[in-house]
Amino acid sequence: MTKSAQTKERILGKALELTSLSGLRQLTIGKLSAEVKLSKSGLYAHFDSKENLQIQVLEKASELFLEEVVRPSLRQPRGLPRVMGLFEGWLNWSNAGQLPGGCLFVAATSEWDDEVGPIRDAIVNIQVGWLDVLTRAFSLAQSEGHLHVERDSQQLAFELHGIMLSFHHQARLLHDSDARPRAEQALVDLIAKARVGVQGSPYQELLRQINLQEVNS
Amino acid sequence: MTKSAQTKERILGKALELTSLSGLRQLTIGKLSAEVKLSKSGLYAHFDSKENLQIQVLEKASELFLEEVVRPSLRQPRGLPRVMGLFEGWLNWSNAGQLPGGCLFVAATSEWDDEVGPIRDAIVNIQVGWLDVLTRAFSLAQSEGHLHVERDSQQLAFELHGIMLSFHHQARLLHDSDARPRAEQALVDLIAKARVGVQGSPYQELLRQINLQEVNS
DNA sequence: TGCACACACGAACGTTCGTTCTATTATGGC
DNA sequence: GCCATAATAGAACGAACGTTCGTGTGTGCA
Repeated sequence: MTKSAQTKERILGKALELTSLSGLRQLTIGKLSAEVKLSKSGLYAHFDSKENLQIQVLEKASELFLEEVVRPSLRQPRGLPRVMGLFEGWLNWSNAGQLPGGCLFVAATSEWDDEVGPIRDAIVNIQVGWLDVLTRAFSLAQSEGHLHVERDSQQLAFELHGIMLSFHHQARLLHDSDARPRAEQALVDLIAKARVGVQGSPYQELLRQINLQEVNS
Repeated sequence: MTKSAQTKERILGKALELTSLSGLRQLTIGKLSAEVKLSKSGLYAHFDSKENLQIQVLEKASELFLEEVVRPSLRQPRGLPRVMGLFEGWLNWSNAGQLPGGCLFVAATSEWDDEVGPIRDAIVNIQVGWLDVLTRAFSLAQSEGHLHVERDSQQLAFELHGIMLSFHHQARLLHDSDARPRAEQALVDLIAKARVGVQGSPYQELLRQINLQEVNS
């Protein structure tokens, strides 16, 4: 590996750390260069622009995520073991490891959801990919006979993602030590319900059942 | 109402809008003063510091949230109608209304979860209060006989919050038009399961059942 | 030994940030 | 209508931002 690549590696490593703590927008060339003991211009030469640095941070984080969360789950047998491997992997990823400030993508999502441009595009790609991984894992759990085939695997991915986000929220903002058992319980229930066929009534019927008054004035 | 209070009202209104779009940190006195057609120093005099402005933005947003989401739900009968009123109210709050960039608290949470100080404290208070509102609504649904008493209302609040966060994520970042029906379906299932007693196995047993290999290397 | 090239530095640019003054204009109670 | 006071404007500050440029180093190949 060339000297330049080594330095870049060092820079991006520290950049991931800082981004996790303060967000992709607060990642500043001045502070980052001080952390890695380079001059501003010396660091800048590696990236040619701030936006480029931010994109490469996202790419690096994405690689790390694949390595730390997705790849290990593939060592689990298809079906529920793999689903739970992803679950465990994500919880560890977002609350330990190299990211002292929690999952960097969660923060980046709310930071950039109203922007336009390559950074937002990169974030969207990452999140679409992640939801796809979850959806496929659930689909496999169905074809393996672990879950009922009637369930919508995208719906299950939506709900599991919600559990993860709620965990992230309570663990990182509220420092709630119950966050993990709560997430685990939610997953247990999710799997339990996905083992049986769909039997819930549609939303409109529920609304009618409980005779909800009009909310929108 | 004094002139000063009127102006402050106008400023905070626009500040909410900008914060919703770009986050509390990107809210800048220069841009804000230009939007409300005041000089930087003229606007500044109303708040005495940036931090104070940010805190008052949070307070204003909190008032608005109480008025737009919490208070209307209290007009619903206790129990499931109120739970669903909160659900509907939050979805509208985060995806319409005065906040063009979505729920301001969701963004603020990831922005400030690793900070220390009065702003983080304000965000924590708001989120604790919100989870409390959800928990109480579920508790009432239990005492009204709409949900099984054996369920943990905090756990239900945790899961409902996750549904909302997942919705916010998919609607705002991914512009997924399925976000709302997915959230509705998730709520239907949540309520259906909360109508019957606890019967799921604990997490450790599920792990054993599916014979998960060790994930942490 | 010399030469090219990769890599890093330091200084400076123009902006924007939050903040602090002083000065000017508008408002409201008598 | 006067006058104290409230409200806003304008200029300026030091600091930090991203970016550019010219200059030095060091390394490896001829």
